[in-house]
Amino acid sequence: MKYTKKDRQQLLLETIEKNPFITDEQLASTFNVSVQTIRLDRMELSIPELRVRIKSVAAHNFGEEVKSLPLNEVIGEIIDIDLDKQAISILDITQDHVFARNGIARGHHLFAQANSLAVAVINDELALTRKSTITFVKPVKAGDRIIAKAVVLSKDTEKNSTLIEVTSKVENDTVFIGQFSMYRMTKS
Amino acid sequence: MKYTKKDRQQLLLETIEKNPFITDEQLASTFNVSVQTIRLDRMELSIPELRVRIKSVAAHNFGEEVKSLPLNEVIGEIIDIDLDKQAISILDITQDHVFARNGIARGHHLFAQANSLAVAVINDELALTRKSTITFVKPVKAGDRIIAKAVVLSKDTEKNSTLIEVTSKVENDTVFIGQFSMYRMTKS
DNA sequence: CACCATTTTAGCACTTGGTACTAATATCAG
DNA sequence: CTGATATTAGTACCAAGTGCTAAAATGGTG
Repeated sequence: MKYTKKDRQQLLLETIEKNPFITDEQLASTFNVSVQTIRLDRMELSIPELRVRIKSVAAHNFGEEVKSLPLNEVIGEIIDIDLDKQAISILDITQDHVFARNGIARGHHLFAQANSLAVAVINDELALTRKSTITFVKPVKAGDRIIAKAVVLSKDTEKNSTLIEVTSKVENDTVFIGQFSMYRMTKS
Repeated sequence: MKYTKKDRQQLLLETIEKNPFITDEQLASTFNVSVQTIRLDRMELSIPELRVRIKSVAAHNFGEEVKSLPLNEVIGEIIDIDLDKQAISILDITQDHVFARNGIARGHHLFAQANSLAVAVINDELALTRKSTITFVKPVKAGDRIIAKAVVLSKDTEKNSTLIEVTSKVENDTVFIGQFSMYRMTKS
């Protein structure tokens, strides 16, 4: 039982999205069509070939370097950073982040984004959170895109301490506010 | 001025470590040797070819992405619960929870465990965190087992508000203290 | 210096997972 | 039945290799 061209192409998209490591040959056999058909499909959908796909997956991790911290440890995607001054990150809330019951995001995701950003904005080998006061202003739902902005308020070089305020918004509505007192580890 | 075989191979290791996306041809020209020499070097050092290297970087990347998702459930294992009074949970800290740089657990994992527990202890349809003040008392390392205890301090039925204190310990050392002001969603 | 081992280079056939292109065949709709 | 669309087949070619053989170049030792 073969799919229509449209259905197949839709499935193809999803399949490759789910597993970018699949070859045309494997795709051909799972869809019971010839390799050439798969190639045509990929062209129409402008899906690159296996190696390019793999490379782009690999490059994602390698290409963008945030100086203060390896990217994979940061929750949310940092889109702007001015070390020791301010930083902005984006986190898209999906079904995975919310309570099944009411679709409201669990608090620790907002905290994780804000805390990650507070760590990242500090221009140092490594920073640890010492104290924090946070307020969940408004519930966040699945589908929302949280934009968190961290601002360095003050630095106390004596105490190796830095005060940061993170404000997270969804479409200009403030949903979260957190003050973070960070400890700087100024060693090499 | 050519390097000795040993020096070249050492540099080769570092170069590929730094940039796994480099071809043998490029390597050959940077070290002023033939492509074949590079191949021999790679064999002796058992460094895989470009495509395999890229693929492993990508696979690692892809795996991480999956790994970062299990945040949707309760963080930590609840081992004792007395609804509306107190609850205890355990979280084992692994390499995945810590900063690669110094092996110290990222703060949001401690917060997530405490926050999850605060939500769970409330005997209600669902609870949301409203405000929270937290203190990271002592760094937690990979291999540590965090035992978090949540105690309900007070209930204000008028305001649908509950105050909870969570104390997390590693072998009787307090590592984290958090006060959580929770909002109760009475029936929907 | 000569000799032998190590190191380096060269060349060829073959592999994967493709691209680019041409051409033939199926399938379906009006 | 005729066209258009969709599918399959086949060829030449590419990148970045592996595997293998063989010839040079280099280097240290007696």
